[in-house]
Amino acid sequence: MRVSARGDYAVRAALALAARYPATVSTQALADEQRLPRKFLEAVLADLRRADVVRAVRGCDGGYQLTREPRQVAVATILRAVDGPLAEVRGMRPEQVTYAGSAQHLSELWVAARSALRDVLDEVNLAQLATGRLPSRVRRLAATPDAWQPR
Amino acid sequence: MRVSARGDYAVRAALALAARYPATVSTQALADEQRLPRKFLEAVLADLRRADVVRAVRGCDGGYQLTREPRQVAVATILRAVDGPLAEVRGMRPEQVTYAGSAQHLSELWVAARSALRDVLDEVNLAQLATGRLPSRVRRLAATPDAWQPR
DNA sequence: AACCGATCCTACTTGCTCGGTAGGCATTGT
DNA sequence: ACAATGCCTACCGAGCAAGTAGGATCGGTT
Repeated sequence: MRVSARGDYAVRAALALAARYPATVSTQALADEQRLPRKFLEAVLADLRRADVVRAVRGCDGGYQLTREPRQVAVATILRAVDGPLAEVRGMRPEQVTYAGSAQHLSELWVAARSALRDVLDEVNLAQLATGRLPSRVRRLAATPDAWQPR
Repeated sequence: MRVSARGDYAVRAALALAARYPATVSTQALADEQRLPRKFLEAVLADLRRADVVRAVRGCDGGYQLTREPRQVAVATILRAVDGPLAEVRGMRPEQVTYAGSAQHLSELWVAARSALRDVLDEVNLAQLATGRLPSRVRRLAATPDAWQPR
């Protein structure tokens, strides 16, 4: 799983919007709060707008606001909007790659891995993430003995 | 999760080696069986050798062989050898990124997602994958209703 | 000693993506 | 009119991904 700067910034901006929901917040304010490069963040927010995650308000006192309640927005939705599909194999969807011979069952593994990812990222929403009250299954994953150890 | 061509090829080559374990197989034979570009595969196998997943035999009738039994080799080991860590956020390990303000709990989510990935990729080995007898938890993940549907 | 099939090493190419910057136009409340 | 904001296009430098090319080296066979 590779979360790009775009993905990271997008989630952080969305969290900042969730914290002030349903207020409208300017790019500058979001950039300041999360210490993000303003111009780059602009491009990221444009992605979120095209994905209908946020709505833009132009003109003086403009900015962005979530199009729906924080708890209605899954983190996966945000990541997909800016980084594309959660899982890809050689640039293709896991279910689209096919294998021959001894690799026959490989796509089943890719699909399972994607499914595991979805079970985390599609199930956590902005409200939970903002308050830190993650679903118990997710909390358990992060609490396993060496979950915080690199491998 | 982004599996590159390197990662895909590496797992397929390893599976082909597992199928013939403990025989020595040439790059050419591996490339033929899985239809991979030979020269590129050479570079991938070099990675696996440096990670001590395979051993190279030089000279006539040379090739590669697994350094241990197929069931002792996790898929994650192969992916890490050629693609680096399973999960990265902005080029860093999930446990290394820190956040302020409304994004405070974000690293917990990244760690949970990585943990979920590990629970699949670190638990499946070449023997299971070659025979298709995946662990029941993994099989269940791939069998959930819309696991094979794109989102 | 010669040969042949194999790995190994270095270099190169081509195209794409990533992260970010710059400038200016369009919109809107005051 | 003005100022603050979003919107759009273009650009840049660095790095990476996916190969390709050519040859050096090794080692068993003849």
